Amino acid sequence: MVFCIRFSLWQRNDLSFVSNRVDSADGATRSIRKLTPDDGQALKFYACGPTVYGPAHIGNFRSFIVQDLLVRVWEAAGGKTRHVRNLTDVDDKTIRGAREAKQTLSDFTRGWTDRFHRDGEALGLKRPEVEPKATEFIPKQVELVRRLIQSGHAYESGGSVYYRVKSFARYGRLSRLDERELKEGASGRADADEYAREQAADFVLWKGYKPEDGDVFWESPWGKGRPGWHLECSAMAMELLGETIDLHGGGADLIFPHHENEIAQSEAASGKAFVRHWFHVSHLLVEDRKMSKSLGNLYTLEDVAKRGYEPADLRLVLLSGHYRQPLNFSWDTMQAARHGREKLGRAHAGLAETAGTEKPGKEGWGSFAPAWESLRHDLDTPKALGALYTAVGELEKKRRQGMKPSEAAIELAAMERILRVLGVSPYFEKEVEISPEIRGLAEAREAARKAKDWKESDRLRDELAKAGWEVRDGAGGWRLVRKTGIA
RNA sequence: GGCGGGGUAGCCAAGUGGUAAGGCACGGCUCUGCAAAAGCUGUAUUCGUCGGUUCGAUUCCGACCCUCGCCUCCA
Repeated sequence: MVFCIRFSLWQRNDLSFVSNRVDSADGATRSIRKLTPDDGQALKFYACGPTVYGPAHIGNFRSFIVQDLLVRVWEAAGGKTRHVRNLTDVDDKTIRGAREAKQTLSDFTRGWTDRFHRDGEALGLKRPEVEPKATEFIPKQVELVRRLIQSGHAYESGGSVYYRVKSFARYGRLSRLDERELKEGASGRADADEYAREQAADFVLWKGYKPEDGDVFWESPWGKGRPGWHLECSAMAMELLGETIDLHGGGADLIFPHHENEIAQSEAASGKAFVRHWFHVSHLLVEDRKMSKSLGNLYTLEDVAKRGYEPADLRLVLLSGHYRQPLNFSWDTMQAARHGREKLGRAHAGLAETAGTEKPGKEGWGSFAPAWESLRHDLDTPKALGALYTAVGELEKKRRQGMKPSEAAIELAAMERILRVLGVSPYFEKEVEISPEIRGLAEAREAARKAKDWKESDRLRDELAKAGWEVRDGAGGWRLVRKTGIA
């Protein structure tokens, strides 16, 4: 097993002139490669989904949004997709969470699954074709373990079954860790299980039952127990997509051990290459740190709403950096995203006005072609967003100087098309309910203005500002806009 | 310690061997009772540091500094 060390940097292949080509970085070969479906039909894409034991945080959503973008770009390029994203609904955290909530495991995970779906929908995540749950594929997982034992890649010990890392020569290739380092890494975290392992690097495929598991267990040839974390993805991916899948993705922290272990399990069982193309999304940082509960910098969609932002603002922020690069989140960048969306909304409205009833002749990218080109080359969202704003600015200028309705119609359709691929909606003002008190203040201010009592008018505006509302006077009278950024 | 990312204006973030996209924020002007919105406009002699190659480097090479992540909980 020789891994070519010379790939110290990502290699860029030549851009194809085929208009529907989509390129993406491959984590295994560290190169930008054309994305292809092996069977020439649909792209078989397996993504590691959430563990449903609590609300997903904005970092989790970065991964899912980038996965969603990949699907959208692929499909906009004319491709078809078989997108599978699992739900991990049994593991230490879900079992503990259910016990603490005094709920059954399935009730507990169903609640968090619903929440994940609601949040995902708010963020514009398209639902994958299949969302398999680990608990629905227990027999397939048991079967996979049995095959691995038969072929000598796994062994039973003390009611659990472990993967014999030594038996798989390619182990560590994806994450570029060699066996010696793995042993050292394991040394600090001795678990009772570890005494049952032949080698510290071996990982558990099937966990023997422990009293704290309560009523969470399944019968198996090795007694009561439950599957290990890595097993579900191998079993479900191979069952639903076949033994070799085109694309497999997830957060960068899954490279080791999760994806490494998936490869070992799957390839040892099937004898075939498990994944043709790896796709890893770098982490979202908050205040330059990885998010964690202990640092108090872990945000959910609920926190975003509390500050007066919309999920779409977050989506734009999460797309503002390249997916292979760490992205630093801050509320300032959320504000920038909101303003960006307002600008897009105004540009959209302007084009719609100029276009009138005119319809575009045929589908095209118009001025947004550079943005599209950036997207299909390894999902270069920062470049694409730059191109998007540039195009919007130029079109606004052109429109003021006189643009034909037919041209506006074409550009409007193109703009909607690129926004659809990004999954980013412009910000449009909408009617919201306001309390009678607030309305009273606004009306009193208007009365003061009419009477040219500027002092009183300004005082009322300050009062409204304190309550979180911004007054904007326009030709048609006053409007109130919810202020953002308030915790 | 091993492996892998980063260091570009106040913030976010592109980019190229030939002289720094875009967004936010900020300043000026127009407009406005004042604001907001909109328009016009200004804002990095400089791309972590030090060397080297070159007519020319932020972009290539070398060394160094700082920082983040992974090394069996983790998107």
